[in-house]
Amino acid sequence: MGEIICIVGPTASGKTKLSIALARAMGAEIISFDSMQIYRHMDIGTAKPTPEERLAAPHHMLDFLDPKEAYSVGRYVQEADACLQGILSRGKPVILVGGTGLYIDSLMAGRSFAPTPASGRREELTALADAEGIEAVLAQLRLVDPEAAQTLHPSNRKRIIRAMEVYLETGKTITAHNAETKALPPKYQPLWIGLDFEDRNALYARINRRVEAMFAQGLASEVQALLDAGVPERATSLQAIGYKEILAALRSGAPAETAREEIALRSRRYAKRQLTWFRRNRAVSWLQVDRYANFDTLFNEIWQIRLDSTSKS
RNA sequence: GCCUCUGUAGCUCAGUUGGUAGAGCAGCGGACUGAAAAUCCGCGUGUCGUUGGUUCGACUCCGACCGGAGGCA
Repeated sequence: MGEIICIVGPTASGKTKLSIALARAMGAEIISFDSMQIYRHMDIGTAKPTPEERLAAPHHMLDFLDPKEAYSVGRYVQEADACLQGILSRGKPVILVGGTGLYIDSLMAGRSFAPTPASGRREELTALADAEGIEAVLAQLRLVDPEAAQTLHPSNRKRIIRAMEVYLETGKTITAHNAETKALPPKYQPLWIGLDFEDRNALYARINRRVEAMFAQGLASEVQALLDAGVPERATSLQAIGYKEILAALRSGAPAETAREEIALRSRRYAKRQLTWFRRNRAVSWLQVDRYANFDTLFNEIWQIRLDSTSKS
């Protein structure tokens, strides 16, 4: 099987730069696993690789979806896997890079998601929760999937609705589905490279700087353009960090600039959640970016890890 | 120089008649299986400015000193 490298880590840790350097050195193609960089016309706020950077290697799963459209993990796995197979069959190595843990884990595990018709069930359940409280949905769930009902925290509305939806749609409980997919051997076993910082404040400083740069590059007008194009405020794309905060500012009549602090704050928390997610993956080789004098020494270290791993297998 | 106020968590502050302290924000940790940049859960992290004194016991009372703010000169 061809070589696969996954680059994980929090936002603003330098994943994109690393992916491009590696792709160049290996003659690889790049597949993104980022739930927001999939959207077109959202370049600044999602920190997509620039057109120049994209010249270094073919990029996939990036910049292809209309911001009005919704997306899902299931669709991602399907499309990204086809992409991955395509590259491997051409005999080229693949570099996966991104920040959406659920996407990459599902892809590497090869989780199968039963196709479900768009039935409006979710809307029905949401309406029920609105009208009678989430307890009503939880009570239903308790009858069919007591384990999930027990495990899910009553405040976690979204997950409770989802669990019930899965049962109604597929006739199988989410508990059973999870158990089945967990039992399957992983489909791919890539080399996992994780970027982190010894000093959390160093990461946060980078995040703050990035947010400022985004404003300087015109994040506010990017958001405005989406609104002008008729993207509904409820669209998944507009839930992205940087977009929803500016939206809130504009709605309250404040200038977009006032959202800066809030965006930096939400980005820091996002970075922390990403670290929590990726840290539980024991296969990741972590590198503390701030321990390296410059990018080249970091890159050389990673190159060495790669050589060690390929010689073993 | 004198007078008044003030100093408690990273920040803004609360703290009963003396019994070694608690809120918000920030932060930290965790969960996560077709919305995931979403959603949710958990956790006070402290030389109470310093130093003497009174007291069985001081963040609380008294003195001195240090640092802030204001007032009078």
